[in-house]
Amino acid sequence: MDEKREVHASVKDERLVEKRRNEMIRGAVTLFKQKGFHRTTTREIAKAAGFSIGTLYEYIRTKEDILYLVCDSIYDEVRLELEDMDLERGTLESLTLGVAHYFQVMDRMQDEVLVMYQEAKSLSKDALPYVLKKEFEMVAMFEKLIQRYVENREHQFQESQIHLLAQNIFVQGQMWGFRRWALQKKYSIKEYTKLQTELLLEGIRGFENSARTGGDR
Amino acid sequence: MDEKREVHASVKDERLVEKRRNEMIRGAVTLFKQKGFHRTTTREIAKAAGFSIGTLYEYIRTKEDILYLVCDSIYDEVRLELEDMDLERGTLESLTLGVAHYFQVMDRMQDEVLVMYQEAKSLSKDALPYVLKKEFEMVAMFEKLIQRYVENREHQFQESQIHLLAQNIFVQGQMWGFRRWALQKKYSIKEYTKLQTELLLEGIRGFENSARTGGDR
Amino acid sequence: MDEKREVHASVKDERLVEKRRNEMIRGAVTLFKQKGFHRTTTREIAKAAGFSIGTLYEYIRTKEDILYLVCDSIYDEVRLELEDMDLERGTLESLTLGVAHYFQVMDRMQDEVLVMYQEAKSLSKDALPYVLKKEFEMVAMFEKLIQRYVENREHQFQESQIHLLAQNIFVQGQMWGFRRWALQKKYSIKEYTKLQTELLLEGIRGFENSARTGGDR
Amino acid sequence: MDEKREVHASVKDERLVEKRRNEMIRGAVTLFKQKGFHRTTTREIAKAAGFSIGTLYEYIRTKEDILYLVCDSIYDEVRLELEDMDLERGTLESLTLGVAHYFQVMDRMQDEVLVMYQEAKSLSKDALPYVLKKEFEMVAMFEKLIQRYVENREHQFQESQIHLLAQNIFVQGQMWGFRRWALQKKYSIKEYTKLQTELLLEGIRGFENSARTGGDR
DNA sequence: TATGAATGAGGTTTCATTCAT
DNA sequence: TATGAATGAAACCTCATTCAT
Repeated sequence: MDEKREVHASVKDERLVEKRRNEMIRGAVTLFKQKGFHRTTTREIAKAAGFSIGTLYEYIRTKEDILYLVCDSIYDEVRLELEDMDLERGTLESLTLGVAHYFQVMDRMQDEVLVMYQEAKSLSKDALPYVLKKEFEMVAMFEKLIQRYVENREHQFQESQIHLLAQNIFVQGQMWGFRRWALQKKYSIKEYTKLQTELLLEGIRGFENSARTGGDR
Repeated sequence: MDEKREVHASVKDERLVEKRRNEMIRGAVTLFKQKGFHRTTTREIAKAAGFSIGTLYEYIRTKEDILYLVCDSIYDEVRLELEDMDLERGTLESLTLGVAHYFQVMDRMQDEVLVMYQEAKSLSKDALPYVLKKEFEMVAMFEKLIQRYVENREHQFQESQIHLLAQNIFVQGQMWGFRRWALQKKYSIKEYTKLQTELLLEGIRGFENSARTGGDR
Repeated sequence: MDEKREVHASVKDERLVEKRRNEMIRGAVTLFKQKGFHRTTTREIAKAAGFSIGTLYEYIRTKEDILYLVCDSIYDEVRLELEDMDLERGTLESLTLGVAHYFQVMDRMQDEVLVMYQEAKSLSKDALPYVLKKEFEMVAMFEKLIQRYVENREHQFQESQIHLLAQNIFVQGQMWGFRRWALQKKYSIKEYTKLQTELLLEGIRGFENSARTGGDR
Repeated sequence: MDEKREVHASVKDERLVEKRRNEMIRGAVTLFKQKGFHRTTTREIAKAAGFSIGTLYEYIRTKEDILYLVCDSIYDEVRLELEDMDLERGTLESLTLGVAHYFQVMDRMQDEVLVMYQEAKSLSKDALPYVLKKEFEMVAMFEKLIQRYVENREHQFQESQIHLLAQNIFVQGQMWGFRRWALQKKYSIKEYTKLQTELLLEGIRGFENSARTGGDR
């Protein structure tokens, strides 16, 4: 479930690799937030991580590896946070709680998400799929959440409908971060969550009706 | 309505400045699409524009100026396209047509929008507001579109509700481009438009109801 | 007759390219003589050539290009020197003069030849053939010199015999430079030339005899 | 007869030093053959030798030490091979056998010889004399071989003549390796040996005659 | 106004060597 | 004695910008 792209390290001690990479990622994220990937130098990353440039390169092969590690770790963290989301029950409560929880995580990690959003395109053709896969899996969680809810209400949606609702939730979570200048002046995260949730539920209700009445109006 | 940030040019002939800058922008957009802002060199831009590096610098002061010009011109183009949107009538038709038209433009200009999306953060603190202002104005168009529609139906929404609906429309248009790998496999632009419009209308209906019943359910 | 491997230059003015490259080569040869190719930095070369590192890279693409240009120019210089060698007459005099002249050039250019000798292996697989070709052509000159001489004496050598004699001459010229520590203590270039020429002529005589008597003794 | 330059080792056990250094040399030669001294890293050498970089540096002080050890060991091996050459008898047979044997060794060890040839100049001023001395001693063997042969034939050569013949033999042996691309396409080692031997004998005969007739012709 | 050669700061990466364990 | 993680000087090369023509 968690296939990673191999990033070569010269150092053999796996535990150490993990530790150093975490230091590296923490430093890199801070810098990427401030200046973006391209304007951040490897030397700065090494310094922020607390070791020398030589040491940095014992744990990665290229600067782009760092970007990959950063993106990967951000997704891992988000996923870890969402791990206890209740995908099965399918109640209204589990749906709204799931969305609220996701939005909260997006609020807390908005800097990280922003980084990923803007820099992911700098990933090599090689690394991109691994990151996209994680996105895909997260969207799939929302699909399931919706699917169960709808089933519980004894409805049947087309896959394309569920998929779109899930995509919308996913992007609306990220929006909160990457359009903060527009949204966070007007709403608290709570308000934002409430409104978007309302819209989501209306959307579902609408799809239910259009299914019953047999389509277009 | 169309305040521009001054970009210094050594050349005095305004007509010429305009012409050269357009050549520049066209070349730059092509390159930015392929390789992003940072991986594109000024020399490449000059070449793509059809003049020498020296000439390029007669019309701008820094590389970042080019990015600003590009972003600015993309927004101008989008705005120009949406100019004849009917914001006043407030019918269901004018609403759905407006959204559909916007989505179509986003479909046609998805590369440009993607560029802007990913590179705007490289704009200087100085230039950013000018670009954000244009975004803001576009969102305002959708707000008006919705506002009129709702008024026509003799409803009264809170500003925060309208604002959110407008933001959603705006982002859903961009999504089509920046999440193309996820969306364009599953939907045609027509299907996508139809589904999102359905959700939008359900959302509006929902807000109407909650206004009438006086709030939370 | 003088196919060159293209070395890319950003600068377009061919005359300038030629001029700057010559400055570059002169500087590089001096440095390579002292410290070898690998221990010489591109910055040192730029400095020795009298321009900045940036300018250096306007005229080449990689450090290895410099090595190629150096090797190529050394061979060109040697060849230019040997241009008026009389390959046709086939007299004893033209043979001995030819060899003597070659040895003299090798004496004068011993540093350059030494450089080429020791560094040529650092040329890329790509560039090597171009350099070897020039060597090959020089050996061919000696083959012709010998061939004509032998013909004049109404003899017929096997190609393998002529080839070996030519290779020996060629290497003995280079030896004078790359084994200087052993040879130049004991001989002046004149003595060295005289002795090697004597051996060459004896060798030819010997091959003539073995041809007449029909081979092995 | 076999003075070595001290190469410092931290490890005291002489037997171990010898063993480790041999492993090191074997690994290094393989690598130097492929990529040359400068392009081979100390880490690669350590790995090829079967121990860690830390251990490597217990047995040498600098990378250049390895080059010295390699050169030294190659010469030792050549010398060992030539040990049973019959320098005393002075017959035609012992002369031709001696040369043939040397050429055979050069054929077998051509890679090693090539390495030495191209990298020896990277030895420090400090180490070079030790290596040159060994070369010198080998040339001296050929001098003796020729000297005895000439004496047997009741001739008296000048030292400069003998020295040159010996240098020629020595270099012609190495040529076989370092000009392999030119020679090994045309000759087998047997043919090459036969031809060069013929030339050598003619040279000797020529010197005998010129001695008898008293000089230049 | 147009050109393009020149500049050099600064980027990423390598690798010989050290030293604590 | 053996290990291998850590170091940082220094290598190669790029590219935004300038300026003489």
